[in-house]
Amino acid sequence: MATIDKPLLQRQTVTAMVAEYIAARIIGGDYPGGHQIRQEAIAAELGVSRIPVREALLQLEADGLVVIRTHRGAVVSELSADDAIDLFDARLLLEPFLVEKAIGHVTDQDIAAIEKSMRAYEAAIARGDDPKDLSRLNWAFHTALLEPSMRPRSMAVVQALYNSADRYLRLQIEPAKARAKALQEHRELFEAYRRKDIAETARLLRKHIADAAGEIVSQLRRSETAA
Amino acid sequence: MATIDKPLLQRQTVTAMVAEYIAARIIGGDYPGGHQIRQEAIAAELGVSRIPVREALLQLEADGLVVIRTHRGAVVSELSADDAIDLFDARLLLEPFLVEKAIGHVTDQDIAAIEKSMRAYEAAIARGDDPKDLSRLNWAFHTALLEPSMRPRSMAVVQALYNSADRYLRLQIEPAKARAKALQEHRELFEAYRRKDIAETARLLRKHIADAAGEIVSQLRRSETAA
DNA sequence: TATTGTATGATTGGATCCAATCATACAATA
DNA sequence: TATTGTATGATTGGATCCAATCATACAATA
Repeated sequence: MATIDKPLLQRQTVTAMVAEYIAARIIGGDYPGGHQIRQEAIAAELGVSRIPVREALLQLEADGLVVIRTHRGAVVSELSADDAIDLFDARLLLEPFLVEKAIGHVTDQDIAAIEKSMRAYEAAIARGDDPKDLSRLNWAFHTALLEPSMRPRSMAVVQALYNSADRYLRLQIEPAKARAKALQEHRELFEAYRRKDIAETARLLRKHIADAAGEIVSQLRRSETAA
Repeated sequence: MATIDKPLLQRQTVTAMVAEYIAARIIGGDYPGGHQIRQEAIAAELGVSRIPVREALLQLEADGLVVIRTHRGAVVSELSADDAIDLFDARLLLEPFLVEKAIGHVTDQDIAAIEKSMRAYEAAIARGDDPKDLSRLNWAFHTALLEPSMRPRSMAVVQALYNSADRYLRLQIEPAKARAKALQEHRELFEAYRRKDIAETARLLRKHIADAAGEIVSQLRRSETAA
């Protein structure tokens, strides 16, 4: 498979588990923008010391989920229309580029993995799985599309962007409708990808991201002017 | 000024100082790719405990300067032609885009700041300042060009890329020649930028990055096939 | 001789504790 | 009454210490 080998079993440190926990709370909206994250509160909640909490917060800062100020602690980063544009424009540059490179290197095994990933998302929507699982499968599909590009550095950037993008997607008023549209677009993307139609795949991916961004930004603009 | 306000005085934590120290050692080539960074060794060297060293290493991992494996510590990430392509292609996507957005928002004050930044680089080259300072001024110019885009998220990505790009630039066989070329290109970039010629500035910036990337990649390819 | 098991020191991950900083309320002063 | 100074609890940053894991050398076994 033309993808990056990842370790088959990787031990989870307490730091990694805490990072996942806090990230899930932020992405899920339990901790909204501006929310102060107290190290001691998280530590007590999870039954660990403050050290892994602090180390987790440093990682989340790198992902743009929190902002840390010296001696003042971590605050969940604020969402805004401007930030969404910043974020989705970066995705609009990187993802179509990576998908073009990916198609150049893709193997049949990769394509099988992508199809499997697409079907898993489809099945999860049909079952009405919870938003967290649906998000995970959505990003897994995007990752599977881009992974054969063999660009681990750019992939790491894109992965970080997904975490923040997820926060915006979860804000959508009509998530079911958005997901149905996304799934249909995933099917079209996969068809073009399977044919190795580079230009068409890139075009569809650009539209896929731009449409979602457009929805989110206009919704945010409405709420921002209302406020 | 249409740029992001940064705090006038920000306290340095020990963690931040350690991160700067290790980053400088990696970028300067003292710690080459594959070098094991021992927490205790750095701690002893700087007269601090291992806690800030570990936290610094986490930040450097996010920047792609080190790779951390659970219970095995941090290793300086390896440089390669493939990685250089990955890195410089990402810059080639993001920077020209950001410079276009920047010109759209730029103020006279910004332009004055950019000119000052360009002249500082020029003067440092004329004085024969050490590579570390020359690098800092080079990136400061690039940052000044892009900053008026008001895209803090994309800017953070680009800043992280600069750290790794610097490792490659320091490898160049003829740094003086490369810097003279870069300076000349900076002048042309600045002229187009000042005229607010968006297309020409983007074109020049693309060429500026692509030329440097081309040099570095072909040099790496030569040494990789030689080995 | 090649492979597997075991012991030991080195190293990392995490808990606990102390010092420094921050936020807040309240007192003092003009 | 508005501003400045001071005291106190809350919180973070960092040092020290302990437990878990890893790497290595060496012994045991087929």
